Amino acid sequence: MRLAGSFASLEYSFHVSSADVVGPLNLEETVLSAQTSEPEWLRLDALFTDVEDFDGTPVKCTLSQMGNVDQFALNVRVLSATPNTQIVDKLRLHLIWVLGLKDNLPLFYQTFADQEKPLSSTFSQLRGLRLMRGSNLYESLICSILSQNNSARLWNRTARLLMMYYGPRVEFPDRTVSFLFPKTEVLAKVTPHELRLKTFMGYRAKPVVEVSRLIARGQLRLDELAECSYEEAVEILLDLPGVGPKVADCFLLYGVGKLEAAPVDVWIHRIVSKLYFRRKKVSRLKTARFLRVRFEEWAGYAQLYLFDYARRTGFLRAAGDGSSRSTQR
DNA sequence: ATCCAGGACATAC
DNA sequence: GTATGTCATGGA
Repeated sequence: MRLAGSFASLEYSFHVSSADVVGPLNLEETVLSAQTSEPEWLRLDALFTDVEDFDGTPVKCTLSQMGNVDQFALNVRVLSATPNTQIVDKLRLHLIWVLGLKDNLPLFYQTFADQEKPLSSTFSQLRGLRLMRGSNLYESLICSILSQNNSARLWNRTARLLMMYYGPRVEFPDRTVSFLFPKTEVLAKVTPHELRLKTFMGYRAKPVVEVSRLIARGQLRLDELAECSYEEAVEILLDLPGVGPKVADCFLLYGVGKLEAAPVDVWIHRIVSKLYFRRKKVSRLKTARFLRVRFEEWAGYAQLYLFDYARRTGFLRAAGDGSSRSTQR
């Protein structure tokens, strides 16, 4: 499909083996869990492709997992828009971070194997499911705002439109074209009205622009936010327009990687109410607090497993919740 | 047509 | 602290 050596300085490949990873990996489950705060990766059969600006170099990464969840090799093919000889080593570390490959999954399973029945019952089926991080803080925050009271499918589409209208256009050596996520400065200048018409983000346009302006003016520094404790970060985030408890947790978990954050959406709210509060609806704030107290540094993972399990098995419907319907992916 | 989606926000109790 | 209505938009 391609001429050997024709993009010699722009094409790389390497692999990550199970020896480089703490515990099992189920790449497909991880990517398809639709759990990031960024647009979902593209899928073609067993190949997953992500395009992003990495360290100033636009790259297209195509991943595939060979072997099984315990003994595997993660094959990575990289197409770089511009030459960058150091990209491989950095990209390896980046992927380890993005896919959560250093998260101690065996410890997670072991810790909750006995005392947490509803949760531990998911371990065999979801073995190797990891918590994906976003690749960019700004993108994660904006997408988290887009996700409020929206379906995953719709906010993903809105994010794609954002990229196509306002993001940098990049062309790869194989002649494919992609669009990266827009720069802060670009979205800081656009009007909410225009944003709404082009990307169908509805009332979320205003906070998207306002947050972009805060960052562009230097009044909000996401990298500093990432250095704060969970509690400090939440306090700052809640002051932002369009950011409530769920969006803040979403950004902190998937964007920043704070594993004690547990975003409580409608699904988690129902699941936790049913499993841990005898089907009684407790408030969302209590639900989030419960998850943090109960699972501590594993709260994000507990939320991930319960969420994926519930959607995958139709758990809520089967148990007669009555307030939910089909779960499409 | 009506309800819902990985909620936030103002307002009222 | 908790309860209710409103906010755009597309899909079921």
